[in-house]
Amino acid sequence: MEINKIPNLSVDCVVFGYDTETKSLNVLLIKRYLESASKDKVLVDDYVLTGYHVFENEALDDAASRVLKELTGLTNLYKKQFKAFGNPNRLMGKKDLLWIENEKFNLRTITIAYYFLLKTEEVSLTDNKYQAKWFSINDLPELGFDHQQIIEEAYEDLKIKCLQEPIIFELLPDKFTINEVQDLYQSILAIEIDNRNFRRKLINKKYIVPLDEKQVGVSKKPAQLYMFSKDIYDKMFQKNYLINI
Amino acid sequence: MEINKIPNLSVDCVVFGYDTETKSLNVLLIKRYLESASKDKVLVDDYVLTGYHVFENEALDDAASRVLKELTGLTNLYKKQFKAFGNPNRLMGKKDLLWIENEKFNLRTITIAYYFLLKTEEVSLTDNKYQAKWFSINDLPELGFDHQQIIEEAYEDLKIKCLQEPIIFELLPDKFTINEVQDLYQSILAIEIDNRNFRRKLINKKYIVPLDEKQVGVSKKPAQLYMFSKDIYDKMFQKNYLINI
DNA sequence: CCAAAAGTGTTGAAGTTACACCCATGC
DNA sequence: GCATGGGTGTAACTTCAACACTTTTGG
Repeated sequence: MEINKIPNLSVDCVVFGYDTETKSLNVLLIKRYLESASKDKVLVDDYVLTGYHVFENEALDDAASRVLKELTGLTNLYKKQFKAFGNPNRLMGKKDLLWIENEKFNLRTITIAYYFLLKTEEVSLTDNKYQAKWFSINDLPELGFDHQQIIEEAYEDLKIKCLQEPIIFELLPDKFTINEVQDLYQSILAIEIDNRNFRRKLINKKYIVPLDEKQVGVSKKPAQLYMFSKDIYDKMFQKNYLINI
Repeated sequence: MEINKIPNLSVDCVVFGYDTETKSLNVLLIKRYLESASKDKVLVDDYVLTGYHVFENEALDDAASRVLKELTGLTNLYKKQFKAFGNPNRLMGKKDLLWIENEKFNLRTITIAYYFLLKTEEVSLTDNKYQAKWFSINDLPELGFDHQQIIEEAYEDLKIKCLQEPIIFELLPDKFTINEVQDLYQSILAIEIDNRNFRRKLINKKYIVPLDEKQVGVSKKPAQLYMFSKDIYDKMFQKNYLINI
């Protein structure tokens, strides 16, 4: 790997993780902490997205994947480059300036923002060297740089995208129940969905395949498990040109 | 205006223009021409997107708007930042290298790509200092750098977007006929649409406002003119959460 | 047997697709 | 008066939205 980083170019990763148990759509953030030289004052103590500079000989997508692997150990996740952020004042908050002085990077840095989709429980955070932590999308902590805005725009993109492409299954375990899919849609979109209509709609899709399996270890009636078949989806997919303005 | 350009960061603009007369969706390109020092050989002779480096103290959106104004004189057009292109080898074609040697810019340049929507006839190209020219999206010339790919991705984004947001009207004159809208959709999407169904659908939208005016100067039956009311659209707009996977 | 979540059907409204002919105008 | 493009109606079908109760299971 190339060791020269491009001083004014970074990637930032909005990592969305869904927790099927708590029905919470989460974002993975890392701690930004800085004490004064004399160690008697906390100068910076907040959270930021995981991100890093792009290397001289590295593609943007590869930089994002590298950063994510570094934080979580995971590869081959759903990833989308959704926007570049590069306004001249995006790193100009008071704490940001203190931080940058310490870290020595370019005040005019452009970041290419990605979001990733995974299941919260896929990531082990014990002894994570970045003090990474999950936060509900509805209850984010104080965020450094322009990362609040980046998260908001990622979330907007996710909301639109999950209505049109089957990316929802990236956030669910391989085997899931219909009600889990419904809960997830409700978490992402912050809406209520009629269970009967939703169930019928999903079960009628040929790429939602019922398994010969039911939930185990639940204390009530165990639900039917299903899987998503990308093969079938791809095979039967055809663009629809419904003009919906 | 700040005069220091960021050497490794540019914006590129895919300018889509629709020509109502010829029913052609066009892209505006500028000439890239370079002779050998002895002027006896043409080293580079192709087309590229309009673009330029971002200045040190300039927002990305502003850079795109500046570049577009410089080329066309126009401001306040529909503009969308749709993707960043930054692969290490995106400027590494033979002709690209010759060109860059001459122009002296960074071999590893990241570009933030935008597309703009306007009417072809809004732009006057006489004596254009960049030798700008319109090309049909279906008949593009040889393109420098990775601009073929950038145009393709812009076009894909436009296809999706025009089904969901009323951006189609950015490509049409203020007063248009229903059939002009249909022709435009057909040009963009490369599909056939049933005229009766399309007409009914559009006329039923409250924000498609019939005017007390008909076409003039046509040699056959003049058609009813309509306008798009963004005010009404915004007022009645409400997100629909139709899950369409 | 009881608490909890899973699972089930019908109806009216709205939207989509398919399809062929007459009309108004300028020349 | 005729060539050209503008404009119109209906029926079958599909999809969507609204709505409440029964079933199954583990404990």
